[in-house]
Amino acid sequence: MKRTLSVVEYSGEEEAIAVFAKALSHPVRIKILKLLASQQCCFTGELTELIPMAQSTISQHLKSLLEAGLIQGEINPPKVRYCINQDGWLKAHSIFEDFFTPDRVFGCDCPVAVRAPEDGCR
Amino acid sequence: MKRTLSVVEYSGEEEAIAVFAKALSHPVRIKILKLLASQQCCFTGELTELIPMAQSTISQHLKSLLEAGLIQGEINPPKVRYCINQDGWLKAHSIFEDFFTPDRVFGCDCPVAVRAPEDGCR
DNA sequence: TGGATTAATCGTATATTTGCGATGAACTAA
DNA sequence: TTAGTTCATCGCAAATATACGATTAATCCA
Repeated sequence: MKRTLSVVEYSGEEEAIAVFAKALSHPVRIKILKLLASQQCCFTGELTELIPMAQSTISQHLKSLLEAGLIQGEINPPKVRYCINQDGWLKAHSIFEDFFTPDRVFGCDCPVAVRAPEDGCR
Repeated sequence: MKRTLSVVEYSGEEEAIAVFAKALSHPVRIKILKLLASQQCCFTGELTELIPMAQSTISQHLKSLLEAGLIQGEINPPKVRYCINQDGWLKAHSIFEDFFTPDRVFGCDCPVAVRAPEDGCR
């Protein structure tokens, strides 16, 4: 793809949110996380039984959750048990919480209809 | 792409989180949202001045934020003013909050090292 | 009417994501 | 050693996402 010439700068926070959000941007990954979060403790590849997708596909999704730091895996040959990565989970939670709670409450309530640009807006 | 044969079922919540997350999955969209959220009220295509990207690219990102319901636009010819969509914003906030606060606290703290499968886990 | 301004959309190129089956690696059990 | 189990990785195909410049649409102003 044609990449941006003048490199756009992002803050660490902006990048971090985007990374977590990307990990959460597929419903099957949400499902997996909910399954893991609802387990007594850990979980294994029984996911393949619960989710009608190819084993390789599940594995791929697990990998991306792993890389985002939202889950962790414990090798228990020949099985692997996955569970929520508490640190990553809490970090994601707080970063989203901060994001959705801006410093100032945005006072805008522009109607969808046209309004004069001078009405307190710039 | 070869699509899943046995259709995977997702709950409305799973889908909704994924949709919001996808909208947040690119750092420039986070930047745009932060800019809008920090404005007194609304904002316009001065975004193009603040973000070194082609106008058409910015417009594309605005469109996806619009479709996710996170922002709204007010046509003010020849300008368009965008601002946070409060409803969507609050909905996203609460849905993420719920997601990150599971019913049960997950008791797992599997070490990365190997542990016997019987240690309280299944 | 004829520019000027702003922003959406189109067309295109490339990158990334998603999904599958097949294969490979690691380990256990016989 | 040999088979069996479990899971990751590879290779491929197709869908989406990202980015750009060019064009179009809508509106205002002279």
